[in-house]
Order: sequence, then structure tokens, then C-alpha cells
Amino acid sequence: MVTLKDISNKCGVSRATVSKALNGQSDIGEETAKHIREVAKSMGYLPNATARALKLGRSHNIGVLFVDQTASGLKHEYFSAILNSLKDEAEHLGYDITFISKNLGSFEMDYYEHAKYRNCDGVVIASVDFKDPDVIRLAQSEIPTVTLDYVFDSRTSILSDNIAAMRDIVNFVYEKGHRRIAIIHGEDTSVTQKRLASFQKICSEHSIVVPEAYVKTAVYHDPKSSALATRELLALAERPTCILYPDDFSFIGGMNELERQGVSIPRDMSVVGFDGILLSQVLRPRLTTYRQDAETMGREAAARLVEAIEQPKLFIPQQIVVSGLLLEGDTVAHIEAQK
Amino acid sequence: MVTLKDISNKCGVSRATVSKALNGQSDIGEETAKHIREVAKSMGYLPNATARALKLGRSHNIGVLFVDQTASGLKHEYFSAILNSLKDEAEHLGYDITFISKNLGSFEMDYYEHAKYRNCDGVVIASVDFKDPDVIRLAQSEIPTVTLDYVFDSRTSILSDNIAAMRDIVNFVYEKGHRRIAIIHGEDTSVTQKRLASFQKICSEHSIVVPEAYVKTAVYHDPKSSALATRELLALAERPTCILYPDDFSFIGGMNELERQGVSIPRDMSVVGFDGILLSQVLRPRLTTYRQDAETMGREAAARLVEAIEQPKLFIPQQIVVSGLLLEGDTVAHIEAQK
DNA sequence: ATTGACGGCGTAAACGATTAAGTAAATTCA
DNA sequence: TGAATTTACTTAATCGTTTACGCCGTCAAT
Repeated sequence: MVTLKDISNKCGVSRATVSKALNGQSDIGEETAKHIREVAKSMGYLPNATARALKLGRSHNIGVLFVDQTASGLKHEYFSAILNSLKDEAEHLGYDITFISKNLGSFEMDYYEHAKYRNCDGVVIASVDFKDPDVIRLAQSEIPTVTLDYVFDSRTSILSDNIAAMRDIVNFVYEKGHRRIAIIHGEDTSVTQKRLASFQKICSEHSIVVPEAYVKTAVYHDPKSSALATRELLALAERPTCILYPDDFSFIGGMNELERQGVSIPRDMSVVGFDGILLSQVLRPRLTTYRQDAETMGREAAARLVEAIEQPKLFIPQQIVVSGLLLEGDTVAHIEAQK
Repeated sequence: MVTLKDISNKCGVSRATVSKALNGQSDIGEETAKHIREVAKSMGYLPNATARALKLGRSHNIGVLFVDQTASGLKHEYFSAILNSLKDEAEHLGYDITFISKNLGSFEMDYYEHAKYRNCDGVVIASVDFKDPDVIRLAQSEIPTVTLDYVFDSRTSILSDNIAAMRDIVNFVYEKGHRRIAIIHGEDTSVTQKRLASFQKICSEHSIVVPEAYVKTAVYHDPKSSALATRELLALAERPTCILYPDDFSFIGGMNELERQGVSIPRDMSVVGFDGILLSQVLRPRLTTYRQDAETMGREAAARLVEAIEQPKLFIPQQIVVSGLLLEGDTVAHIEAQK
């Protein structure tokens, strides 16, 4: 391994001079600096991130908390996409990313300790149980953090705009003439709450009364539970004309149930998904769904975190709301508006 | 930050003693060691991975090369699943995972340099262009590496068993009576070559003559190109009775085309996918497909790499073939065996 | 009583980099 | 010309750990 020392020997200057020359400090002569840079290159010198981190107290490393709870973590397209753009942006800004977990080998440590142990300059928290005391400890620590789809006090968070999403969806189906709109929602999380509240609000703005039976609970990304909810909706005396699903994957479960009962989409029943996963756009009929802008979310998360790291004084925690886009597929029929 | 020094001050012993006590070295008295451990705990001491890495030349950090070429990298379920189990196993063995890329910030470096810069103890190479000179440089460097689905000379690789997979698939459809079997394959990669060779071999073992027109080239994970290939197959004077797709996603393209032409699955046409993504198992009819054992692959990759890192003397490069499982769905009809 | 072995701990150097402070020479200014 | 400033470097400390080696005292063996 080529070190500063090797270069300084070869050049006949001190290590300090080499360091400064390579870092472009101003107090090194033009000539010397150039020569040093050339020698460094010819010797194949690479800075040692570890040594640098130790000395500077900055690792240029961002921790990422992604927990694969019920297979909806990394495998989920939404989070994969976020992670991907997060990674690209972080790298662009000169940071690497490392996964943070509990229990590294035989060491027992919580997230905060792990992040400290690795000298992470900051951490992005996503796709975890935000009620977990260990998560809370990390979020309240002195380490800069950015959360995704969850707000911690005086912390920056990146939020997909679930409120606008639901507004757009309801408005869209309303325009198509639907008045009997059912919604199947996921478990009780802050995201779910926002969507439901927005759903109710927009419905009431349109003077639509939503019967209790039209609001069904299911589990995110679980086709079975959404199939069940769908069955219950179909069993109602007054069927809805349109069903909103908590995500595209859940929609598949509903789709199967509808097909099983010979209910044609969108002729007999209109449906809307959520997420806009690749699949939903290649199925026929193409699913009408809401695509969250995962690319922007990942990018923003990285950018804001790096800001918090590099300009702690200037930094102001904020909630960044990223809006998505309604993908108009072919699963919402235009119908005669009933009362 | 609590350091060894703080503990040594409080305990009235030297830093060396503290270090040894915490690492369980034998030359420290029972009493002293116990006391030191207690004080360390009470002060909330955490070892500093950076300092340790610098001193020991081992970072306990594994680099991962995942390139999201044409959105088939991280977003692809197969690789997400591998990454997930890779991460779990690595953490279990005491290693963290860091993504490796070209160009970190303004630094221009190739993969090898990046891995060196971060002091990665080893690197897992997956989902990249294996012909890329930068990838080759890394794979031929002194850094221990493990490749996924590709073999480099005298390196360990983890391979999904494409040969057995294709054998199982062909045998399965043969048993069901199919003799006119078409295959749509992806771009020319080592994986594709293995699958095709295996396909031809098993067919000839069954004395099946495969017309050239039954072998179609498409692009992995591209429903459009597979839809096109499907259309061509349907246009043949003598249609196949069964189509094998390069992956489940491509199958969707084919499915749309079949539906468009009123060809019912599996009544009029049998189909087989590849990968066994979640989706394929919730669709109705359930897709007959081959699930690669991504969990095992990720786990093996981590385990073998750590072996190579920790026992370089004992270590022997090997190719580990991981077999998957044919998921028998409902898309292959039992038909009367033709000539 | 002398020797040797050993347990228990400290000393100090080292890993590779950065940087405050210092120094010597060259340059500027009065 | 002498003082002050600037330029171009060097010295040495430091980040937090680990570890080869040394030292001292105790105890058993001779």
C-alpha cells in the first residue's frame, strides 16, 4: 500500500507537504505540488479513508436503516427505488452508504451504537418500526438523521404526499362518475392515517357519504387480505362501483377475487392501485394507480442529510413533501353519475 | 466520545491494559479485567471501528458491487433478495456492507480503487457487466472476491443452477405431453448460454427436434420484446404448444399478447416463467416457473467471502451451484402427447 | 540463597493521515 | 539597510486502538 510516507521519501519532502499538495492547500509551491501529484499518481497512491476518518472525525459514510419486516423492506420496489437513488446521490456527494443493523456479529448493539461504532456521519431511517425504542434513540441522538415517511420532532423528513395522492385519486374517480367508492387500507400507520383522512375529506367535499362498510382494513402487500376485503365488498347489498386498493400488490389479490366471481374490470368494477410498480403498467388492462416519486425521495434524503452533516449551523430541519403522479390506466370506467 | 483513555484514567491502569481486558487477552488479572469491563459498560464505551481498522488493517466491511443497469439491478426482486440475505449473513458474521461504485464525489476511481480506499476486506460482485475492464481489475486484484452468476478464474463464485433449472422445466413440460416447445431467451450472457445449452440437451435426450423458429431472442425483463417474440411464435404455421419465458416479467408481456389474440392460458397455450417473483404466485392462473434460491445464494456469498478473508491459507476457490425449485403453477396444461 | 518461570501490568511505537505552530529564506517596504 | 511580511516548507502532535517488549514481584525449584 502506497502511503504519504512513500511519496514523501521519493520526493524528498515531508509527509505534511505531500498531504497539503494532494489536498490543494495554498501554502505549497506550484512546482513542488505538481511534482508531488505526478509522483503520487505514478506510484498509484490512494488515500486511506480509514486514516482520514480517524483524524478528521468524519467518515464520509452514511448509514441506512432498512429493515425487511414482512418482506416489505428491500424487496419492495418502492424502497428499492428509494435506496437506489439515495445511493446515487450520496455517491455523487462523496459519501458511501452502509447498512445499519442491530447485532453486528457477536456484539450486541442497537442502531445508535452501530452508527457510532462505524462513525457514520449521518443516517437515513426508512422502512422500520418507528415506535421501536432503538429507532427513537437513534432519531433523538446527536447524529444527523433523515426519516422517510415519518416525522420525528425537529428532524428532517421526506414524505411522499399521501394526502395529495388520495385527493387526486378520489377526484379522478369522481370525475369518472363514481359516487360509491370503497377503500381498502393498510395497517394503522401514519401513512395510512393520512390517506384515510384525505379520502374522507375529499369525499365529503364532494358530498359523498361513505358507508362504514365501504372502509375495509387489510395488510399492505398482502393479496390474501385484500382478496378477503374485496369479497366482503362484493357481498354488500349495495356494491361500490369503485375500489381503492392500498397498493398494487394488494390489488392483485382483489383482481383474482373479482375474476373468480366473474366481475370484469373495469366494466363491472373500477379499481385503483397505489405505488405504480412496474408490473402494474404491463398488466392488461393497465392499472390506474398512483406512482410515488421514489427517485426524488431518495435523492432528497441524501441531499438534505449531507446538508445537515456539512452545514450544521445553517441547517434547518424541514419536512419535504414529494408529490407523485396519477397513472391513468384503464381500470376506471366512465359511468353515469348516480346520485 | 468515551475512549480507552477515559477508562484507563478512571481505573488507574494503562490504556494497554484496558484494551487487553476488553478483548479478553489472557495476561490481565481476573479482578482487574472484570472491573475494567464494568467501568467500560457504565461509561457507555463503544469501540471505534475506524481506529481499529486503521491499526489492524481489517475493516470488517464488505463491499458490494450492484449496478442498476437498465433497472434490473437493485429493483429486481432476485437481486434484492440476494442482497438481503447477503446482508443478514454478513452482519451475523460481524461484517457491515458498503456499496462500491465508480466516482465517489469528485474523486474518480474505479471499483478496485474504491474498495481499497474504503479498506474493504472483501467484495461481492453481482449484477454488473462482467466484461467491464474495471470489474475485471477488481476480480483479479488481491482483494478477496466472490462473484454471483459468473465465473472468474481461480475465484469463488455462487451460481444459480441454470442447467438443472432448464432440465427440470423441460422434463416437466415433457411429462405433461408437450413436444412442441418454444423458448424465448434473454441477451447473450453466460447464464443465457447455460440455459440454452441445457434446453437443447434435454430436448435431444427426449428426441425432440427443436425448429430454429422455436428459439427466440428477447431482452431480460422487457415485456415488450417478449410480447413481440410471442407474436412471432403465434404466427407460425405449426405453433408450439408451450412457451418458455426468460423470466416472469417477460412472461407478462407474453401473457398480454396471448390474451390480445384470444389465446387462453393454459388451454390453448402452456407457458413457463423463470424467477418465481412474488407476483407470479399471486396471479391467476398461478404461473409455473422456476424459483432460484436467492436466500441461499446471498448467504453463501457472504459466508464464503468471509472464509476467504479470515482463512486465506485454508481457502480454496470454488464454484458453488445453488439449485432452485420448480414452482408448479397452473399454466402448463396436460395434453395428449403428439409425435 | 540463587535461579528461573511466570503472572500481571506498563511503555512506547505503530497504523496513515491532517494541521497548528514554527522556521528559514526570499521578498517587500520604508 | 533593517524591519516586516510573505512564501514554502518542516516538526511534531493527534485521532483511538493494538501489541511487541520490558519490567517487577512472587513463587517454586534447585
